[in-house]
Amino acid sequence: MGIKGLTALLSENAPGAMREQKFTSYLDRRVAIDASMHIYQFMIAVGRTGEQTLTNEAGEVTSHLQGMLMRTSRMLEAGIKPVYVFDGKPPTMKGGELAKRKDKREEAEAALKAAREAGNQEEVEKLSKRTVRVSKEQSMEVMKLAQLLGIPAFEAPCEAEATCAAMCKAGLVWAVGTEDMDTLTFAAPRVARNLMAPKSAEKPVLEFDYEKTIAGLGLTADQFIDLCILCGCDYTDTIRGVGPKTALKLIKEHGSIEKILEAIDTEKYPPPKDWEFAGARELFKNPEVMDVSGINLSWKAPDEEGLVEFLVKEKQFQEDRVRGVCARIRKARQGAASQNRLESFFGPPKIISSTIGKRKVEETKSGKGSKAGLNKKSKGVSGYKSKKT
DNA sequence: CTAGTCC
DNA sequence: TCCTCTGGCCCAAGACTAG
DNA sequence: TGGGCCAGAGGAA
Repeated sequence: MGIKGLTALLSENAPGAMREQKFTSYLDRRVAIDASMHIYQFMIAVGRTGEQTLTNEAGEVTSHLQGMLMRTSRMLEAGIKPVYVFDGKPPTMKGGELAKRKDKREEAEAALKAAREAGNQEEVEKLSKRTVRVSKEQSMEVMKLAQLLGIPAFEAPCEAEATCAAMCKAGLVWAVGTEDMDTLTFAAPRVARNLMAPKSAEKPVLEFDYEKTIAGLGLTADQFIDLCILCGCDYTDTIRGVGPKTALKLIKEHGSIEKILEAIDTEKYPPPKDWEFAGARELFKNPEVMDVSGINLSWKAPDEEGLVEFLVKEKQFQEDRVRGVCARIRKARQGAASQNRLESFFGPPKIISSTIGKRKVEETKSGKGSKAGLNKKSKGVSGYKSKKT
């Protein structure tokens, strides 16, 4: 997933587009999050020893619920207002990529069986992580959990990241919280990384600003998409021998992939066979997204009895833990209500109607000053330069 | 901080 | 010779809490 | 599965 080498490319060529933010600067901020990505990670990591994961007495996996419950309560306690977006149908162009993944999974499954028979414990654990799949039911369970927690949750028609980006463009959320740089290619105005990093890990939130990104690179919106395709995305292969640096150089020189193909020696730099770069471009430019107009997001108090019914009765969570989480969330909500600085100061976020590809939101008012008083001083962005001199 | 637990 | 891409190898992928 | 790190191959200068 993601765009290969984009972070490093930006840190060298558009450093102004990246900013480190204190975690606390996200107090009271609305953030769109690709829930499917998180579920997958939880299924791999939560409570795993060997092939064992957390389960209820019926043998149903509960790792995703445990993980999501904890992560959500952490965000709410930090004052973040998450919106969960779930993946819908993958775009047909991703078929090639998905087929590759399927092959690898089947390979891993065969190897897992062998390792199991050989009693190779270590190998079994490693391989079982590679065979993890998230079922529709499991996704729906997490969506149910989100709703019980009072969090807005939606199923996207297609890629979750694209709908997250659309929400951000529409002003429904401050940023998209993700590790996936595809989101920037979908032209989300603001992308926040490391939002979920644990408190102890002093990792600051890394913010990417879309307008500053393309301005810093000196590209148009369309050219930025072409750059991302050349670097390597989920939808197509790349030109062998062309990586991020060369891609940027070529785009600046020729302006588009079509022009590049005319100009370069395709013997030395062979493009993929039947290269569908135009299709990929279209997916980034006009992705299938949820209609976000008229959506009114609200964060309600957790439905404690509903949560007990679902998590305790059905999934055998410990009741006092579940009630404890509810109590912490309620407390956090009260704290937020008394502070409530952004909303009272600047009013609710403005809804800016915008179409993908047609963007002209230069004079934003809703962001700008809202950070005032929250970040003492932002240090320079560090740790993302390619070490070299 | 680490090891052990969550279900 | 320098720069850039590639491919191989290795790792780790959650979060809380009691001690 | 992706990302960081390191070896080396090959064009570019």
